[in-house]
Amino acid sequence: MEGGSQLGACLPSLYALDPYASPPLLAPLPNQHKLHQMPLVLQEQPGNHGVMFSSDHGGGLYPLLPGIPFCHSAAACEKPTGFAPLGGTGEAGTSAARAANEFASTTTTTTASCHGPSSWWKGAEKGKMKVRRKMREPRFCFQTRSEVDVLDDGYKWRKYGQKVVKNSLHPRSYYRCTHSNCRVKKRVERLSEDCRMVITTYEGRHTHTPCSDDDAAGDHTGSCAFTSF
DNA sequence: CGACTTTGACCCGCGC
DNA sequence: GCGCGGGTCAAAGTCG
Repeated sequence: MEGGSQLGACLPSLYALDPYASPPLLAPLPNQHKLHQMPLVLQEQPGNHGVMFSSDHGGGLYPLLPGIPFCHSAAACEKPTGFAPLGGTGEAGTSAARAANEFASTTTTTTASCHGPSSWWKGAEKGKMKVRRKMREPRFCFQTRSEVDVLDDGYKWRKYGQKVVKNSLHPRSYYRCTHSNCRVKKRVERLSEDCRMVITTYEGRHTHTPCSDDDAAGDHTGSCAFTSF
């Protein structure tokens, strides 16, 4: 079990780290509704906090907020380098980008298809696997330079699969939130070009707060500092 | 002993 | 229609 143990060490206390809280923080995004049509590129911003997103099509630059990165102090996380709502097409040339592209291909059809807390994949009959595949949760990916594969986002994750992906030197790991009734998944892979770069992709929305993870039966009203936005 | 990880197999979507 | 590749399942193994 890798997640959830270093919360205090890694996270600034003032920021909610629910990755799904992040897209609004990228505002203003004048072309956000068109992100799925625009190739996004990551740009290092010397003196700034790592990375901004930009579009090849004049969509402007979208700075990452300093608080969003997972780790500020832990040596394991040197620098957060990217964030992408997966409606974009991802950076070019990497397996992660391909993954992002792939996600983007489904995201536009799925954000409106969020289902309730009832199981959408496990309860599906075999013959309805198409439904299972089509109905995607909203997804976002983070690109982080980190020594560790699994960034501590305050949630508790259980690994349920690992897969060697084509054109990538590193296997992709699949995690599911261990919280009951929470169907959030994430996948983690390293860039083959730079093994220090970790791409973390979240799928779905947490039905609980990070700190309530230890108290799964507790209330979900967000009584601690890590409330989701 | 329960929770978690590992790993091979299976299924589906998609490109050719 | 076929094959490839990604995503998930589930049994077995590991760990605390």
